Amino acid sequence: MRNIVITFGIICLCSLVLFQMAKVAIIKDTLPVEVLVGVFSLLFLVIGILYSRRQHVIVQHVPSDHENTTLLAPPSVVIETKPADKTLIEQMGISKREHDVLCEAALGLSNAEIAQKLFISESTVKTHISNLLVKLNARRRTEAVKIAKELNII
Amino acid sequence: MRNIVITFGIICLCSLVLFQMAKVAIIKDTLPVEVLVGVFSLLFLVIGILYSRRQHVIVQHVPSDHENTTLLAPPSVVIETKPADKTLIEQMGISKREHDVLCEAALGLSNAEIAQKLFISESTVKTHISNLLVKLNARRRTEAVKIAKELNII
DNA sequence: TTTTTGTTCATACTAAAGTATGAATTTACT
DNA sequence: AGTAAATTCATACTTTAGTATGAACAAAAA
Repeated sequence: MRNIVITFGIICLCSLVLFQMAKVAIIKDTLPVEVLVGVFSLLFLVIGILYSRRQHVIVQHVPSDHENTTLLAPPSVVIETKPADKTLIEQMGISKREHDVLCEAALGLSNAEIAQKLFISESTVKTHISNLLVKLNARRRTEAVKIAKELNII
Repeated sequence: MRNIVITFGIICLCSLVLFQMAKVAIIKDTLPVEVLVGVFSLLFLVIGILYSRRQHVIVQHVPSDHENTTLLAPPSVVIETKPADKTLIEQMGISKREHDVLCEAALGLSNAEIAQKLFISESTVKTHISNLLVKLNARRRTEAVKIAKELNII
């Protein structure tokens, strides 16, 4: 929670600085208002996306009712949830994040690619994979994927 | 993919309208530039968060797209997709031995294990795998297996 | 007969994958 | 407030995987 406050504080500070710089530019008539607004809109769009991705884990735990309220999110897509055997996943002691990594690995992605996609470091992916191999009693990711598909958990 | 485009289109449209409204307000000196930028920044911050949230939902569910349909339509679907498409294998330029290696790799075996099983050296297995990656347009054996299964050649 | 193709193998290399360990932070739960 | 589980990350290390290259050999095709 503190981190979020700190992050926002930094963002606000940076924005203020940028804003003052931009204002000077406007006075000099070298920068139209449209460009200024556009730049800031884009900036905050990116900030919003990045921020949301961090919060992603929390969002995930909230069921379908939350997703329906999101902007332009068609309910039909959301309703089609994973058919994976969640009971079995729990029994195997596979955590949510590990399962995420497993799904991506099943798509044939490398650790680096999975890391980029899930916004975590490659070493974290390695940790997850390593744990998955133990839990699925596999020795390679290919075997892990095969077993996971046989168990219908992906 | 269409949804994303549509969403962005709508967002851009709304932004344009809002922007024109805001511009009028500026001319009338009823709205300072600071407020304008602030409003837009906030607006896009929210848009970014919502957009990102929705993206995650979609991304999360896409991987299990195939299993989705196979589950809803009982096991019979899975059973009938057994025989490998030999015509396609030929078309892809995949030789018999390469196919053998591919099948073993799909079982999650290592190169050394495949070599032992097929009574060839590990370097031969590597050669076959390397050729397979080119022919299947894959970058890893995991991806090769995934593609091969999608093409129904294993 | 020459050429092509498939199969085999080796060597040397680079790039990933996976292991082991320790640690900071978060989240959920008591 | 404290604790256990989960998530994240790093570093150092070992093991596989994959690439590039060259080559030998047999069988089919030209």
